[in-house]
Amino acid sequence: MIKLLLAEDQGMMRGALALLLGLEEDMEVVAQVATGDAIVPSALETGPDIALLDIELPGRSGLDAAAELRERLPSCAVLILTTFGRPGYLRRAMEAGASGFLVKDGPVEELAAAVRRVLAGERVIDPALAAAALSAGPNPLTARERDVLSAAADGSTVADIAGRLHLSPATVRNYLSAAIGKTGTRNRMEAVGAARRNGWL
Amino acid sequence: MIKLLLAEDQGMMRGALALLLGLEEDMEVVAQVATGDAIVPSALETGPDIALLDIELPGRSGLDAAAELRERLPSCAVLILTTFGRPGYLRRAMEAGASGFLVKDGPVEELAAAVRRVLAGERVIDPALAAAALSAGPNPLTARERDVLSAAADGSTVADIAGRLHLSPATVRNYLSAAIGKTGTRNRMEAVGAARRNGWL
DNA sequence: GGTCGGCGTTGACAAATGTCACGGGTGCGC
DNA sequence: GCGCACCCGTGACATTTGTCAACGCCGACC
Repeated sequence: MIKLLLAEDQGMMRGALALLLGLEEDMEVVAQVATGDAIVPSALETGPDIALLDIELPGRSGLDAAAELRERLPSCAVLILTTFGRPGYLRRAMEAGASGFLVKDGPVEELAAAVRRVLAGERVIDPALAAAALSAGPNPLTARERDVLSAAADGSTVADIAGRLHLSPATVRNYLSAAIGKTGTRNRMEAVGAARRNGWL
Repeated sequence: MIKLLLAEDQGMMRGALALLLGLEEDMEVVAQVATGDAIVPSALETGPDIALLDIELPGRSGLDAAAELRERLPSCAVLILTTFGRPGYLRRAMEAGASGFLVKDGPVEELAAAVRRVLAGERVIDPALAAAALSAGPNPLTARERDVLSAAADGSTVADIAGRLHLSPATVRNYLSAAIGKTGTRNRMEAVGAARRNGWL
């Protein structure tokens, strides 16, 4: 019997997937969580064979949780299940030790099949997405540039960001300028968009 | 037998919902579409009793399609099923003649129940959401302000927008300024965010 | 007819943003 | 030790953005 953990914030999606996977004779959903923080504790308690993780979760990124989970419960495989096939997400997922990366497009039947393939030792990745991730190259932004760009993503002004990050306004503008340059965009708004699209956020 | 049409762009979600609803003894999914354009033609062909529509679809908004559907096939009820409970979305859904408005949080069981309640003549709306929609008031933006703000949403500069909309740059800035004022924000980026959150986009 | 709101435009102004060159500090690898 | 990349800051500069006041042109409504 394959024991599954399911992490997904949209209640309807979570419920539907849990029901469908439960219908497979050899599978059993032993835990369902809606937040990123709940993943590791719940996994340690229920000891699943595989964890299906969404990335964009309240509280903590599924990628973060995946890394910690692989470390503290190596017997549990990780299969990322996400809405967006962002190149940077795939890269980070692989670095975190995930065995598979599935996007929520594509038919439901793929899901159970992917679970079985992962537990058979295979790595499950959409080939087109893998190609995109390789061609896009690694994240060009430094840690600080990411911080500043993230802080700017909601429309905050330079002064806001400077205050929030305890930096000088001039420094903030320099980081933003660098981020704009590296993303090949024309202003912070386009830079935020480009960084998001690539999963660099 | 209740005949259902399902419009949802995420393949996995669509498949899962179709399977679950198909398990109900009195329901039958007669059509599944992934784009907004496909809704009306498919409905006219298959003649469903109720259409479950997502809002944010490729090609055409589910709200647009809902309005046309109500007009051309009045026998078909409309139940909006969306990720985001934006006040403006609810308002527009009601104006388009929808009988219900469900968010994708909350348990799957709600869905079949909502379908039955709608067909029994009830209106299905989350009370908290209804209150939010009423307290938020109607969309304060004029048509042109919406155009300009939408065009600015991707990070375009004033000159870009002016070119795309065949307007003078100064005019564009005036509309943006008005939108910023009406949304109570400080710059176009916050204005875009606020407009999105409220479903005014 | 008059009023009002929306549309499109202009011009001028202050403020925010983006760019550049430069400085000093740290830690890392060769 | 030396170079290198990243961190943080400064000052100056051009450009963009946001604001305000004003004008004419509709169409709707009373």
